[in-house]
Amino acid sequence: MLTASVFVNIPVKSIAKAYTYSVPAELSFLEAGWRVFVPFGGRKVEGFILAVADKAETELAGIKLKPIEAAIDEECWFTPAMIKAAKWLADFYLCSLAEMMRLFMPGKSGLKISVQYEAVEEEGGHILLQMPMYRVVYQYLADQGPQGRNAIARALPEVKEELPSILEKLVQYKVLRKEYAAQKRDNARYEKLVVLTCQLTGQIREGYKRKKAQLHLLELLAAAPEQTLAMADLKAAKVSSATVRNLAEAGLAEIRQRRVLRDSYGDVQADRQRVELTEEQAAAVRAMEPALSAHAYQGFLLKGVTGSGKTQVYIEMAERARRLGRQVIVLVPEIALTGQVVTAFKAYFPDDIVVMHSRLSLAERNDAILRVRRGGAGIIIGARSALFTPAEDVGLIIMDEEQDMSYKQDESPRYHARVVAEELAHIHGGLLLLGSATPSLESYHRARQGELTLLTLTKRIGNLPLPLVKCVDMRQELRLGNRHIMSRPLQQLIEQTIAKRQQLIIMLNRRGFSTFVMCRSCGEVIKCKLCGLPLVYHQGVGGRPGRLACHHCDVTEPIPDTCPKCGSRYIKYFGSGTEKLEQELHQVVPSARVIRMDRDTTNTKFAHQEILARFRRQEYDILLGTQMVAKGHDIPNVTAVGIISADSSLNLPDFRAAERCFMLITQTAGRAGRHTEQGRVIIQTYNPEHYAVTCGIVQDYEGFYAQELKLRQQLFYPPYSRLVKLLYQNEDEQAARSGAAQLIAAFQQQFRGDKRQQAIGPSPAVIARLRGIYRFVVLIKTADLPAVQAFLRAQGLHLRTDVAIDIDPITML
DNA sequence: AGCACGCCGACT
DNA sequence: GTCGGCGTGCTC
Repeated sequence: MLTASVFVNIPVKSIAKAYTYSVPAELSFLEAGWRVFVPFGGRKVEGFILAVADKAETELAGIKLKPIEAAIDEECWFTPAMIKAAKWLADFYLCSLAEMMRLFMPGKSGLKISVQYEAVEEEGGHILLQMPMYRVVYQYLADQGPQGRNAIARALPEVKEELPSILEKLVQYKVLRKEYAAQKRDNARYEKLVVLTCQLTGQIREGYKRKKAQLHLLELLAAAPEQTLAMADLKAAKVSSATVRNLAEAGLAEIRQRRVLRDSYGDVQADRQRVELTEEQAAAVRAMEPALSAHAYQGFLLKGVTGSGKTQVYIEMAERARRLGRQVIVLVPEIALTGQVVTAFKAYFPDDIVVMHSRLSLAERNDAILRVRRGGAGIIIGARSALFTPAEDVGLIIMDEEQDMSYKQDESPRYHARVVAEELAHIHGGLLLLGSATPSLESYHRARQGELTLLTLTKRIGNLPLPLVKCVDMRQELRLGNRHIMSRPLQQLIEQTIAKRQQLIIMLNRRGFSTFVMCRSCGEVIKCKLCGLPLVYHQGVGGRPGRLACHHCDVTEPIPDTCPKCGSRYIKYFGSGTEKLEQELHQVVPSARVIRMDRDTTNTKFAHQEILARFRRQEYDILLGTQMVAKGHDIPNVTAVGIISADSSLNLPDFRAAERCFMLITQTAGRAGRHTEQGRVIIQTYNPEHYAVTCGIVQDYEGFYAQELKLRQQLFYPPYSRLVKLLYQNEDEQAARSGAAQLIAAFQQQFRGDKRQQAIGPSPAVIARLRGIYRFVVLIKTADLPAVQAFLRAQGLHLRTDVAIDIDPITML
């Protein structure tokens, strides 16, 4: 008797365990990794087989085993590597295995399960059916066969209102049966093919002498590769479908269907230019090569200044991995940047690329997966979700811009792509290559500790000069009477650049805007008197004025009219976004043609590319936008860059504030003048003397790193600790707060006196109340993450629905 | 998450 | 007396 251990695909913590089912004889081919359809608590759901065993018993602890209903796919879905990775990750992130496993599927579920109602024949005379409404429904189902509720409602509008209760009652009295129907959600596309099924002999030709059209078709087919032509091509060749049908009926040809795999980025074309590697690039490749063929994990950090040719190193390594027959995953931080990388790779691997990201339709994703499975493509390029493509043997995982915060998923399961990539590389015995001009402090620290092998590219290709970066003190600007968002030097730079018919990028860091209150005269940010963290602006409700709140101490105070430090009246909470800036640009430089790129203007799949393409074609002078304008792309005619408020992130209550600010400045500055002329960059700031700004301006990573690291060590932040954020949610404010407080007490009990195990809080979350639910945060800092994970599991926190666990959170509150 | 089972108020 | 409200608990 075969039994299977099955995890049901329901993302609920309380049923996050394996259930045992019996495997019926006709499904004896099932093994670990198959997706199946199983009965579960009175309904039918999707499940994943984790293991199959041959056991004597048909019951388990007195429960009679239910049989697996059916297999969902024609083949096993999860590879052993995928299951292994999902298990490890579920363990690490304290989430359910099903939650992790569904990341490895194109949709959240492989099935669409719908309920249908079926008439039970022998109950046709039931007493309930004497009522007309009941009889009508029963009769309809008896005539039409099983139907869904919506279909019934559409066909019988007269019973619409009562339908739910009618159906329920009829089911209760067993006059109707509930049927769970499962539709596959693969949206496969097929093309029709015509295949010649005989040898075209002279005898046949003779027989078709009088049927000119069919003979013509026969000749075409005989000449075609594999004697096969697509129906669509025949239509173009003016062969009518009647001709094809006649030939098929005569038995000489056959019409077949073949699944078509859509290639969403198939149209991207690129020219290959053989590039001679620089000595540094070649050295990096040489250092990595042995690990690739050794089939053993090794991690590398490639630190290369902007323009030093990291991409070429990626391509060289990918080529080597492919030559060994191993697959490659290339990760970019945002979907918008896939296009850029795809173009670069297409030049070398025109037909070997598949693009994977969450903006693809379900059908496109299915096709992409199938191309990888069938060996049609070996290089997977995409954002985070590309990691979960079912690949047999991943030899190389490249993570470009590894410091980028968008590699962290901010909804459950809250994984970081770097952690997933590293684990996958371990499982496959592959190579992990993290690339960045400005590595995250965590990765750089690990490299210095020897956990990752550090490779550096210090020279820019063609010895291009770094852009000329100038810093504008906005406090000074105000003193000179300029109350615009844009400083005078920036206005000048815009005018000069446009006059030269060159282009600019202007970046506005919206993050942090409108949340803190600052004096525009002296740069003072209003801070909490108790803990010194910036106070956060909260909008007034119902006509009451807004207030400032500290999220650590839970105190609020009114917004002052004047600056507590210098008494200036120019105190302001920042409310300006890209739209407002766009208006101001129109006033200041009326002739400039401005295009905006931010979350609002880039909703569709190709919106980014479209905007960038139009900007590249010089239909606009200025590209104005948020963070995303700072990333990746390389537009020749851009010679100047302006950063409106480079340091607004410095004022966020977040230990990564300085790191964010530094990365932003170096990245954005890197967009200017990558070709002929030296680029010019203007950075507007209220903190010109902050080390994140001073180091950013001269692109001094080492200097920044040293100072920031010192601070992190003092305050016991990553990379010296790891963080775990617990979010307690409850309708009752006291319950939420005391739940969090209890955990802290238990934590302190457990790790009594250990300075390297700290639990801070409870403090109200950034969104302290969401839809009537109060939210409190506990922040754990630990030098021993496994111990904390074990503690949380022992506390049963991973099973609680009112607590969200975030390992390595990106924000603290 | 759903869905059954179960225990109390409004109506035929 | 039944219908049906949604609180509690389980799902191989």
